[in-house]
Amino acid sequence: MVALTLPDGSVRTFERAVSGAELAAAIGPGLAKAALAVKVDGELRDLARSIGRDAKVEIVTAKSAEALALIRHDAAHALAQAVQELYPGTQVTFGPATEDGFYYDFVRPAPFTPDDFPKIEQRMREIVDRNLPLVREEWSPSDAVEHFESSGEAYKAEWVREIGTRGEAISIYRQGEWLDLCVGPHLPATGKLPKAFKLMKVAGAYWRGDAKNAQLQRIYGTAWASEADLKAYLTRLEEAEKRDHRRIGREMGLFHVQEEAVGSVFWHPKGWELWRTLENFVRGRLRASGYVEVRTPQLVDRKLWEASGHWEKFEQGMFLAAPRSAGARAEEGERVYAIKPMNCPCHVQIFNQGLVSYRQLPIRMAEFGSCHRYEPSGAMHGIMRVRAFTQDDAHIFCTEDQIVPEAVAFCALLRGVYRALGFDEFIVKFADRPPVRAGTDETWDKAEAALKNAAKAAGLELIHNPGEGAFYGPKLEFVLRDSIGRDWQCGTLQIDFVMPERLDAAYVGEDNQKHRPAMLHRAMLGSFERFIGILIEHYAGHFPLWLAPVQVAVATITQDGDAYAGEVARELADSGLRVVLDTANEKIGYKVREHSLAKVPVILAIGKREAELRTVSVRRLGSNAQETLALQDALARLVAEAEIPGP
RNA sequence: GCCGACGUAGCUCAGGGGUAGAGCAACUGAUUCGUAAUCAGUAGGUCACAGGUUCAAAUCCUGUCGUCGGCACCA
Repeated sequence: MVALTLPDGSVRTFERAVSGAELAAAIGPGLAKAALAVKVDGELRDLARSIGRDAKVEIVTAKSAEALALIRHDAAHALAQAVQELYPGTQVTFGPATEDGFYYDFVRPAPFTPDDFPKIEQRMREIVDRNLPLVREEWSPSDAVEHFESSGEAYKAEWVREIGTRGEAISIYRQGEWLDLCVGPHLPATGKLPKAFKLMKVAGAYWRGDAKNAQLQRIYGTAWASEADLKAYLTRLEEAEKRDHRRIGREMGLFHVQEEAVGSVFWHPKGWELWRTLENFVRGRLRASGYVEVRTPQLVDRKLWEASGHWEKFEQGMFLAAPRSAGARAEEGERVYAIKPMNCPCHVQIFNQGLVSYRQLPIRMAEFGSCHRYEPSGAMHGIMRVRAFTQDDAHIFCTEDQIVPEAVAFCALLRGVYRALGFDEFIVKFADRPPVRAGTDETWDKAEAALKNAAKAAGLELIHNPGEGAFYGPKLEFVLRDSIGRDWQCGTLQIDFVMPERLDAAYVGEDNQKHRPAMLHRAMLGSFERFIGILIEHYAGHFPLWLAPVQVAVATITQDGDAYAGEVARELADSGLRVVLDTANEKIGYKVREHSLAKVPVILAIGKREAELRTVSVRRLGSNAQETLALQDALARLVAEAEIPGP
């Protein structure tokens, strides 16, 4: 007897083990037809596998949350089969479902191009029409290796060899003539795969994610339960593209980049206005949180980077500089400067001037530090990943006892800053010790424990990010998402016992002995460039009034209003608002459109009536409602709204 | 750095061996208008850069630079 409990609480009993398909059929013919897989005690399984014990079960249909992953995984298999049918000799490797689609990695001497997509998609549809049953088989590792080697699938054979050593049977899924090594689960037949899929792009990808390995050709696709869902997804992508910071940055005249300064940003007046507003906002929060601000050199002798350990690890990523009269040869013993790639060694130099007493700790030393790193060419992306950037960096020098309260305070500060900037949600990752690192295991144990405790005390939910810590210490990574779903690390909190040791930082303790301080590296925005990019996409350029580079446009309706409009603009500007005056010879409709496209939050229209009554007609971005206010009322309201949000 | 695509007017794009194109923007003039495009005219280009093939190259080939999408990297 097998008793199966359904989601509604009802129990079905069977004389013998039944498959998911039989269970669905027993419940009803409609469900039998719609069934895609079955969930047994939370585990997703093929419909054909038998359930031999009492369990909680749930039939998965296209409406289930789990269905999409199944559909996408099946789409990957259909893609692989289609490609192998169309391009004989192509090897298959891996093809998983992803967040909104799937991909499959192939090995083939000739490149795939997007021109191949229609043909491949057509063949995938044919495979769906064939309605091939997906059959799971278990093979011995040796049979599997033999099969893949004889069919020229070197990568699959390598993989089977590796998992074969674990002594498990090899799970093979067969669809018609075609088969693939795969743990499943899968849909019962290719005919269950909705045709709502589309191939999206080709890209290179390294075998097993390692740049030392061969590069494979990856074909990305997206797949959905219905045509409508697919269409909605494609529309979403189009919408996201309109939020792209590169596009909005140009449209709003915020910044540009050009060939002569790859990886650096030319900030235009409006973009720089935004930057300064953001910087002053952060500065205010730092001051309120007991930070001091410093400024350290751009060019620093390589000796300091050797001492800090950065030279050894990041030499290739540093820009060097030497005066032309002395340098260019950079012979042994000559002074070579690195343009600073980070601020921490310099902050330690400030800490090291004079003797620090434990009574002075913690010292929270902040710098809006301009750094340069030679980022790999392929890593560059708009203003989000650049070679010249400015961090809202700070280092907290403290005793070990102060680590947890300082870390907790930082998390609270960061949460407040993010909230004020419109980010109520963010991801926090906990990155622990990397394989190559400085410091003893004991030190790392201590640092990791401290960081975890702090995050816990701050009530943060952590996602484990194993082996991704900095070489000197573990970190918390605060991650924001861009408009097209890419994650960007912005904030960070890192505990470091290594740098103070290497650079010989010390304070005098209560016991009159010298001690090493702990050092917390922390940033909230990360880099201004990246954060402004994220901010632009987050708001799609429609900034709240306090952040907007241009806050108010004063636009005249006819020339009769020019004098008064000038007065209005001057008065607003005198009150600290960022104003443009538009007395151009155009219709008001044209001006409204122009300033709306420029994403100016407030338009004040000035006509004859306003000039006579000393009022303004207020129009907000995103609304076509108008409100007529006395100039002084409007001014007071706007000034209040434009205030930088305090802690 | 690796794989692929792309680079034509300020922007968005067409043209794919035989005189360099459109819309928007810009400029000039007319128009004085009430909340997302007034009308007319004018000007604007070493077709990324460098070589090569050809009677002839924006167009075909090679290289370089850059951008874009991934991968790898990210102190």
